[in-house]
Amino acid sequence: MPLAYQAVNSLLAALPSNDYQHVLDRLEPVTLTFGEVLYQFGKPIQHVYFPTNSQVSLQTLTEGHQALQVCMVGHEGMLGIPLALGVGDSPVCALVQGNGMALRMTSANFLNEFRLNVLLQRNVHRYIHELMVELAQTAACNRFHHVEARLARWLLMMRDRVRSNQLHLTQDLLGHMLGVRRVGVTQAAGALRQRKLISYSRGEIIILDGQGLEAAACPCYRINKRIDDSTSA
Amino acid sequence: MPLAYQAVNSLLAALPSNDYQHVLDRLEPVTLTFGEVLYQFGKPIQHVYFPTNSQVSLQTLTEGHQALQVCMVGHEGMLGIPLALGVGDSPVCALVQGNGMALRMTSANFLNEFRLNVLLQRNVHRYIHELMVELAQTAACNRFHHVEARLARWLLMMRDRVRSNQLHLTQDLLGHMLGVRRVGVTQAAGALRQRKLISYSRGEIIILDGQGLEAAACPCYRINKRIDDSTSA
DNA sequence: GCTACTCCGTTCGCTGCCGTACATACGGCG
DNA sequence: CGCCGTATGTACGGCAGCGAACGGAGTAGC
Repeated sequence: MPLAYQAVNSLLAALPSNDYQHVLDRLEPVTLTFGEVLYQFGKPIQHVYFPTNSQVSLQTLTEGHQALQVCMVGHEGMLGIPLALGVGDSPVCALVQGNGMALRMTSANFLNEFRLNVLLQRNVHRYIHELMVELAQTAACNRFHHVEARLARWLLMMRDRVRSNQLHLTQDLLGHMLGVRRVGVTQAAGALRQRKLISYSRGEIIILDGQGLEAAACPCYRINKRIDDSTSA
Repeated sequence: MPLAYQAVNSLLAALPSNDYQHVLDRLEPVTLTFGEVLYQFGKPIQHVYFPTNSQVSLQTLTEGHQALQVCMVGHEGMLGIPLALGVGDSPVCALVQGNGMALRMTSANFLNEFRLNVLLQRNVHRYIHELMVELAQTAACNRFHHVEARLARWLLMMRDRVRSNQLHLTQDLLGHMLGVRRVGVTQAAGALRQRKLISYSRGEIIILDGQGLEAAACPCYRINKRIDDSTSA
């Protein structure tokens, strides 16, 4: 009985079926709603989350500045990586930005499963590696690429995570994600709209032309996507 | 018989003495010289390196731009992290920037040691965690902080890695590290020199006032240092 | 000594983004 | 309907950093 498309997380789905079932028994499905804070900076991690069709962003705090989004987690990953590295507190803030479902497990159960299940270890390690590559890429991206290209990249990443061309995001929120003013987003988004790549109105963004948007995005998008695809294959 | 100060790597030194010796037997001391490339983007990792008083920087490539340094490895860390995560190719370029010694091991030996030695695993995992935090911090730093503060930060980090107030770095090189023009470095460094925090001439930089330089650096420096100190304690 | 080369300093016009402020459109609710 | 809160559009001065070019100063080699 294949699970519904929306209930699949790549890190778990890659497990053989007996392992999968064993892990699933300890998982609890939860609904994540926009604005929910899963982890706070420096606070203990209570649960690990495996998003299925929700999307969660990780943010760093910077003195005297707004928070900045450093990466995005969806069905391809998990939240609670520090646990897998022997650290109990979250170094970042995890904020739900795409409504949807996730599977969660208590930290204690995860540590047990993780210790015993070599395949789970392998998948998580692989994911940690991808995450590091993505962080490095983002660091460079933040340095070099312009707002419009970065915006396009985040929209595409968001689409991949929530598996939908329709996103609900205000420009204000995008500004916080990208670390720019809302006005900057207005201009960049306006340019993308004028090129018929996206349309939007009052917090509902629709990607009209994925191909075109990829062309408008900075190369970071393709690079990361290539890595993700190659490792999940 | 305690090892000389310059021959210590924190990840290894934290091992109990019998483990330490076992690992040391498989390690080979090597001299790293400025400009040496240890890993290339996308190429297999032949050895892991544990710097003792050398300093190596990791760089990402970005299409149409110069390479950007995303982090710095010294005696507090190691090179070859992907191996510990089940990946054989390096996603970044590793470039020696501070002359000094390191201990190295073949990838095969490392994988064996790593599999068997739980304490080594624990140390390396802890280091991976620190690295991720630092990458995230750097991403934000690149977005928000000005050249002068970032320059001060890198100089301090460099000092901590090579354990010396005297660094040999041209402004041109610093420009590549920070992802700015050499001219930008000239101006920032000039400002720091005018405040008697550093002095320099033809590729030799001397930190005159560490305290003052910390004050001039962006808060990222203190944040990362605090994390490093807390985990190595 | 002279030359060649590397490293550093300075200038100029330009642009992308900032900070701020204000104007407009849309939607829900009484 | 009119009101109000939220989302979006536009405008303006200012600045950090860019790209490019050139001048000077220390170092090495012949």
